[in-house]
Amino acid sequence: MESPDPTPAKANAGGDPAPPAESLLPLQAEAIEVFVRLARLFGQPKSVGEIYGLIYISPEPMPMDVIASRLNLSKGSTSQGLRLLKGLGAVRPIYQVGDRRDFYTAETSLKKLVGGYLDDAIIPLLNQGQDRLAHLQRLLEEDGGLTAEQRVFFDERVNKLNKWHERAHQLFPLIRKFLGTS
Amino acid sequence: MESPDPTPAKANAGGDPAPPAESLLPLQAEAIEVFVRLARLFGQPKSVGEIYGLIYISPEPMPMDVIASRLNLSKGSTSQGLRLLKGLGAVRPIYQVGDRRDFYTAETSLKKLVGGYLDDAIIPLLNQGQDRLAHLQRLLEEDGGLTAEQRVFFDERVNKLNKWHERAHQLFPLIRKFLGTS
DNA sequence: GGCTTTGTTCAATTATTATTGAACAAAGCT
DNA sequence: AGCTTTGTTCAATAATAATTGAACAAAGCC
Repeated sequence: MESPDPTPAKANAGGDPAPPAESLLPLQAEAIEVFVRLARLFGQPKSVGEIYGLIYISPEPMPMDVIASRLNLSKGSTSQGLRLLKGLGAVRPIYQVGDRRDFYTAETSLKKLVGGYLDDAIIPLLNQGQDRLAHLQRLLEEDGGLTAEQRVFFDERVNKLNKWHERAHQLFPLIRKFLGTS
Repeated sequence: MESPDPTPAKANAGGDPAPPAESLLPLQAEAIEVFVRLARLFGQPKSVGEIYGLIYISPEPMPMDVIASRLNLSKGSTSQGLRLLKGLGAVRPIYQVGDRRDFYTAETSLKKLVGGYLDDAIIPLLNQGQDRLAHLQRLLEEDGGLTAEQRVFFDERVNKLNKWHERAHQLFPLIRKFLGTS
């Protein structure tokens, strides 16, 4: 509560264990919260949401060490989080003259964000699913120990699974198209 | 630490710790795998995927105790999993004459499955998000300590968040409509 | 070359989430 | 009524996932 921030000089001289934030506006803290929830919704760790959120709601590009210290994250987490975000295309490294560090800005086009997520996280799962369904089909064809009745039932169910899969495949381009209008 | 299992009685005389299945066909085991993956994709525990998968790929409706023993799940997990699935409308209790237990069948219409998930899991999150965004907006309006430049930036970002939210709201009916054709 | 800054990797630790199992409630049966 | 079957709840435990931090690599600078 007190001791608002003694550091005039450089950083955090005392041994206080959790300097809650270096300098986040309440507005920024709240925005980061929003992204943490979003990250969880998409099955990503909290830290990834925090990192993207901070970059999104910061006027200037930031380097890794600043991100880590603003969010009280370790270098390790921050590095991994940034890698993931770069992979998704959610964050872009920016060259800053006179500074050896990589600075990052947020990609804010919904199309690109969702597109990256679909490409990198969902499509691979779908393809994996396709392989599994093929395997299932093979099992069904090979298994000689089924009664006719059983065979009819399993056939129907496996077929339905294939239909679902196909539907999902059709759905994604549609989502892209819809969000592309953003 | 050992003392594997004193029960000499009937099944499972050796100390093998995981009698893998009571009587699942390989085909069924494989199908259940598929659903476990699906469950994880949708942020649900493995056991939920197993339960739905077993019901989906079983010709006959099953009561809770049979589900638990086929999957080697505890009564507790099975009960909770079934509750969740009932809540989503993914599974339907069926009255079986001469049996006091509730039997369950799988709802296999993609429309209903996804619809239930959207209604019960996603829409509430979206609404929560809406509240948060409103709060964010309020913070932005209240905060007097911002430079004009800062205000412009934050305004733009918060606005964009609102646009995303709106897009999401528009997207869901579209998904429903698309899957409704199943 | 040696020193410093920047960033990555990964085994160990910590936090989070799922599962179990025992206690309990409800309802059928005799 | 008591006894049994069916199902739920929830605190304790186990399993899984995220985070840390220290060791390392790469590259700039002097």
